[in-house]
Amino acid sequence: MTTLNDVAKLAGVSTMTVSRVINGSGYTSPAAQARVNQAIAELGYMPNVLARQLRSSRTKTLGLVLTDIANPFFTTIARGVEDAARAQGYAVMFCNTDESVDLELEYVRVLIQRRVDGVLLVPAADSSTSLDLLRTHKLPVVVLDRRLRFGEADQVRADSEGGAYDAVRHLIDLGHREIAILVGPESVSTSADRVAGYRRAMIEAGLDPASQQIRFGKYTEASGHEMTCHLLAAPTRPTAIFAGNNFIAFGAMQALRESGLEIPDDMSIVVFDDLPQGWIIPFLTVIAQPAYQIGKKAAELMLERLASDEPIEPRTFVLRSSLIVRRSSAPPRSTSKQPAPARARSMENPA
Amino acid sequence: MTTLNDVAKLAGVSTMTVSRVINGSGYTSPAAQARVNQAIAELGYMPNVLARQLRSSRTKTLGLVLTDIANPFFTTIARGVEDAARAQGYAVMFCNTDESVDLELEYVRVLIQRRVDGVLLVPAADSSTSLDLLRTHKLPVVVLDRRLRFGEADQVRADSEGGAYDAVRHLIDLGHREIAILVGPESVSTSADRVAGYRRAMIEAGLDPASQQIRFGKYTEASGHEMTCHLLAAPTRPTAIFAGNNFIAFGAMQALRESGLEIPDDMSIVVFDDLPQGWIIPFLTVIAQPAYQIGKKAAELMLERLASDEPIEPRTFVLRSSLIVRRSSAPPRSTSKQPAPARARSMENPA
DNA sequence: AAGAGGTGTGTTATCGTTACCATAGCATAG
DNA sequence: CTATGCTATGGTAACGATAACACACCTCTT
Repeated sequence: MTTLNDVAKLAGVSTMTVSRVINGSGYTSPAAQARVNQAIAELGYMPNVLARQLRSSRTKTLGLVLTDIANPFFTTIARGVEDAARAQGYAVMFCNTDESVDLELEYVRVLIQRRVDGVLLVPAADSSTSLDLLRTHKLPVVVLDRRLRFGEADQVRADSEGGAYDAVRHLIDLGHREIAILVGPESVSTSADRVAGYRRAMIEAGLDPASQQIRFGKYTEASGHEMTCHLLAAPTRPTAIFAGNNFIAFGAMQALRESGLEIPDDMSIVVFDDLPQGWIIPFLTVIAQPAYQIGKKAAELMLERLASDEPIEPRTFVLRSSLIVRRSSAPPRSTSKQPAPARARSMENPA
Repeated sequence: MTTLNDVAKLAGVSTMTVSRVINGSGYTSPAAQARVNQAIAELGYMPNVLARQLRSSRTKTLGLVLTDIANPFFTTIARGVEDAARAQGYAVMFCNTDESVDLELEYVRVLIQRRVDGVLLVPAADSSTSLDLLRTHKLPVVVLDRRLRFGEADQVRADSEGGAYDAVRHLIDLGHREIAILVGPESVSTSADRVAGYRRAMIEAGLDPASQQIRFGKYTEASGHEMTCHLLAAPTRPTAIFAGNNFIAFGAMQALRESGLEIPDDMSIVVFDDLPQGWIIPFLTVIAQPAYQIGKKAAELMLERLASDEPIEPRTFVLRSSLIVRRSSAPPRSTSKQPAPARARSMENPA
């Protein structure tokens, strides 16, 4: 491996001059620059980032800890993060925790040991020891997607409560009265918030609280399948399902198919989370989250904090989600009520 | 930041002893180990990986350069790579080139500068200057998914030619005679190989070479859409389409829908590449590639090479792909021929 | 003419760790 | 009793880069 020193010798200057030419820092004469660049080209020199980082104690690297990298919602977030980071010369290390607190902690350790400049985190659970660890090592943190009980870090997420409200309200407007909600773990803030939005819409519509059907599970297809099977077996079968994320929706759809139920004729479905275009025949009515924007905003907050000399107060951004009405939601089959017009904010691919 | 030295002072030993305790290298007494571990816990010490890597000139990190991280085929490969790497204590840096040769080169530069121990590469084009660069820097390389003109690196890929042959043969057995193939760029080996398999099947069936309909484009939805539109506008419309990857298939399906054509009644579709289960109502007849295995095998070859003292001759592994018959392929509507029984190797979710 | 300030370059001292060599105690072998 | 080898530890010198300081040479001011 050729080093700065090799280049310096060949160019007949000191290593510092070479360093200055490469980094564009300090003064260098055009003559020196020319000779250095010549030598670099000749030797095919590539700087050793490790040494640079060790000396300067800055890695220009961010850690991004996600709970499920197979979920397009999170890959889209990752893209937003990466684009924003790369625009300022930062690299991103991706870590996938599969919703495991232990794995999360392990990855945070790795990130600290690799001396990343900051960590963007989707916490697997609310009471996070990872956050404590990060704090003791004085690493700046931005929390994505999920709410934090104690607001000691920057936070960026979509409006789960409002989005859920819109979704359920849409179903109510279509004439549904028996609406079930299937979400992830109760300990994850998005679940709680989506249930809160559901409750608000149900109560506001004057529906009997006893008609609320709320099920907590996991944000996985298997869990969605299971919860739906339970729903269908229950005495009062709902006419509409609000799925807490896209995987739950897939599981639900699978269960409905197995039971020979048609969407939306026998059961309406609304989903929190959109999918990238084109993956599926546009079919599902969804609450679309600005995933890319969440990632981008989070990275920008972090970079701003890293660039600033003075300490910055923790900030929280809650981005709007939007209802997109497609073909998986319709008035219930056996309703005599006149469905009110849908209060959709946007329409896409109307059937 | 606490350092080895801080730990050493607190434990009352030399830094080397601390280093040895941490790495389990050399001799250390139980007494020393206890005091060192005590001191580490007390200080919350975390090793500086940067310094370690600089000193040992090994990063225990692999670079993985992919052409499209949004494609589940490649994310599955990535999982295989990561699992195999992590099993041996290696980390993975992911890079996404979007099929751009320039981006690929840029990322390879980054990987070299970060001193990764080896690079796993899906080359964006056949004549790859990135490979030259990697070779001059003496970095071991494994090429994934695509064939290399010059065999100077380890290679792991699925059998594109054989898979394509099986796909087309399946269509022919169903009674199709006018079969079109839509693939990616001609310069990418998978395109060429899939066309070769198509040709072999067509010729073997004794079909007029003039009936071959081959279109090169890109491995994207937009390109699949465009190519299909051209197909439909042509004088001799095919009765079946063989899509070179899943994105091309999505574009094709979109185009068919726009033209009011039903699958498989008006047009059969077979696709190279499977999707993760559950994303779509199992519908598409596909050639499933062992994506996870490709990634795993590639990482294992790399790790083996890194662990070995003696040089290893370049090796090539071609993994079998398998036909999975689902509902998107059926006999052509207006054929009078008796369809031969499908030569499917496996059946899944038969309609 | 003397100081001020910009320009260009070099020297030295680290960043935090491990490679390498040295040393010292003690047991066993011959 | 010396030789050999194992155990346990420490000292020193890098790894390849940059920060900080020093210095020399200009060109302007005043």
